[in-house]
Amino acid sequence: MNAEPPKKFPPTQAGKTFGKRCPMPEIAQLIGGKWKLIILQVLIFQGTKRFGELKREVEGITQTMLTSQLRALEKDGLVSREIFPEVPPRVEYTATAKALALTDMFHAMHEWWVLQNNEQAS
Amino acid sequence: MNAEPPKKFPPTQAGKTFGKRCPMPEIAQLIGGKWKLIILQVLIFQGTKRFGELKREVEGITQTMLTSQLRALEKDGLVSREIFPEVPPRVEYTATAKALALTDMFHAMHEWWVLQNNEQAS
DNA sequence: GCCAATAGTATCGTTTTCCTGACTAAGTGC
DNA sequence: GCACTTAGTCAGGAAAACGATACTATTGGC
Repeated sequence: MNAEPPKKFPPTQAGKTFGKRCPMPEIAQLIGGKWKLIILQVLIFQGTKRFGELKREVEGITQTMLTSQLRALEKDGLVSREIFPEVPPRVEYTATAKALALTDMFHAMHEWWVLQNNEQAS
Repeated sequence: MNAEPPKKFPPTQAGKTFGKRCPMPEIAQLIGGKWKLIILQVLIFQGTKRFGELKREVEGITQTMLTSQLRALEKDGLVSREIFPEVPPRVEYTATAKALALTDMFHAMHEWWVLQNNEQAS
């Protein structure tokens, strides 16, 4: 039903902006996996959060996972971590400028998703 | 060194376009993993390809993987598959409209990548 | 009859990712 | 001294993703 007519189109058209291609494997290292995009989405669109808030926000994630993903994101410069030496401890996570620069990509993804799930809006 | 000053910013600013959030897990099902984005990139920006061409284009992928990823993409309506009953066999793969709608997302990703790897380009 | 070419499939093993549950530190209130 | 809080860590196992190798079908050419 939704099968496209497989019309061949010439390979011109958009090959230039992309040169060959940007290295997907490396991008996947940064933002791939089951949790990273979700965590980033929360931090980018909702602002700074502390560990426990994030855990509640990203539903289904375990402590272990949240910690490890946050450590990876921090190492890659996508989130920053601030420790407040209080008791009980408080640690806040914030999206860095590098992560905020992903905003456009998130919007593009979102638009795509919306478009595909509303198909035919004439 | 490249740690951002962890300035907190208010949670306003962008929460509206996104309502709560678009379901990342489902998006990840469609385009996640090691190969799908690479395959889509080739088909979207270079046009229709046959199996063997694709295998040469996506370097490092095995037959088995390419087949399984293409099957998954086809099932999700992102590529269409056309079989030519010749010998030796010929099968062509084309990005569907649904996949072509991802073009903006690819561009956003690419821009992000370029920006982060050229940091400071004044 | 045998080889070559393309687009697969089948089977198994490895590697990576993810989850579970138990444990820790440090101060506060009782 | 005991429980309670938060933000972790650690060990172990299960599950999913990925990879290597061998095999199939078809037919044209030698």
